[in-house]
Amino acid sequence: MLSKKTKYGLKALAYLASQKDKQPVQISEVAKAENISQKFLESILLSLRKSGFLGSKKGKGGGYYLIKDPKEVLMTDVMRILEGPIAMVPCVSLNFYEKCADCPDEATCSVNKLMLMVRDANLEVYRNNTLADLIA
Amino acid sequence: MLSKKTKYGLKALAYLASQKDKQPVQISEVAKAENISQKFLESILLSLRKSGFLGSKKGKGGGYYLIKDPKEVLMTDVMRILEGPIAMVPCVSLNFYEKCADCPDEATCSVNKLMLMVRDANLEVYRNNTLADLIA
DNA sequence: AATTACCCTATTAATTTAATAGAGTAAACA
DNA sequence: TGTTTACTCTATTAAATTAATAGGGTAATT
Repeated sequence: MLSKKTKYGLKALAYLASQKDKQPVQISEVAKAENISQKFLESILLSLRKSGFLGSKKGKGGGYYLIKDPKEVLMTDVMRILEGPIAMVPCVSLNFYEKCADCPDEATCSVNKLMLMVRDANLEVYRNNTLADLIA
Repeated sequence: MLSKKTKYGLKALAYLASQKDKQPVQISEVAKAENISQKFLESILLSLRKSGFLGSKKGKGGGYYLIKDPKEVLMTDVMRILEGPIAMVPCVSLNFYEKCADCPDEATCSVNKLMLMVRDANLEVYRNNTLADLIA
C-alpha cells in the first residue's frame, strides 16, 4: 500500500510542477488545494527540501518551489525518498540492501527470485517516468 | 514491503510444491524447515486452504498438501489472498476497487496514472509466474 | 479408545503510520 | 527597526496494522 506520506508528497510535487512560474507556493495553499493536513504536509515538504527536490523561501511571499525542471526529476528518486525501498524485501533492494533475518540462503530462497522480478518491473516504470509525466 | 504473512505463505507453498509425492506435510515440519513461527503458520495455511490452494488431512499422517499442479497456480491469485490488493492505491485496484477518500477526481489525479502503470507492471509479473516457477 | 494434528478464538506485543500541538527562527517589507 | 509572514523543528499522541502467542476444541486415523 502506498503510504499517505508518499501520496501527499507526489501530489504536492505535482502541484508545484504545474505552476506556471517558479514562484514559491505557500504550504497552506498546497494543503488546501490537495486536501492534505497542513502540519503533516509541512514535514513531507521539509524532507523533500532536504533531499534536494525543493527549495524554500521564508518570510512574506515565501513558500516552496521546485529546484529542477520536472522533466529531470525521476520517479525512482522521488519514490525512494518518500516511500523508501522500491523492493518489497530488503534482500533484493539496490539502495537499501539487507539480509533477511529469517532466510538462510538467498540463492535458494523461493521468494527472492519472484521479488527480484517485481522490483525490476517497478524500477522500469519509475525510471521511465518523471515528475513532468504526472501532470501531463 | 512484503508482509511476513505473505513471505511465509509463499515459502510454505513452495515447500509443499517441492515435495515429490502428494503426501500431506505436517505444519510443524514446514515451520521448522522454513524458520516460521508454527502458530502463525497455522493461520496462514488455514487461509490458503479456505481459498482453495491447499487441502488438509487430520489425524496421524495428516498435514497439508497442494490441491493443484504448481504450474496451474498463478501468483496473481496467491498474492491477492496472502497480501491483498496488488495495486498500491485502492482507486486502481481491479479486485479491491475503492474510491480514494481524499481524492476529488481520479481522472485528474496525478498519482492515479502512475499507480496504474505500476499495477500493470506488477500484474504482468504475477501473471507470468506460477508456483512452479518459485521452486525452479 | 487413544493419539495425532488440524482448527478456532481471543489476547497481546510490537511496529508503523498519521496526525496534532506548540514553540522557534529566518527573511521580507514597510 | 519592527512587524508580519511562513518555514523549521521537537515532541507527543492516536490510530491502525502486523506479528506473535496461548490455549483449548475437534475431527480423523490407526
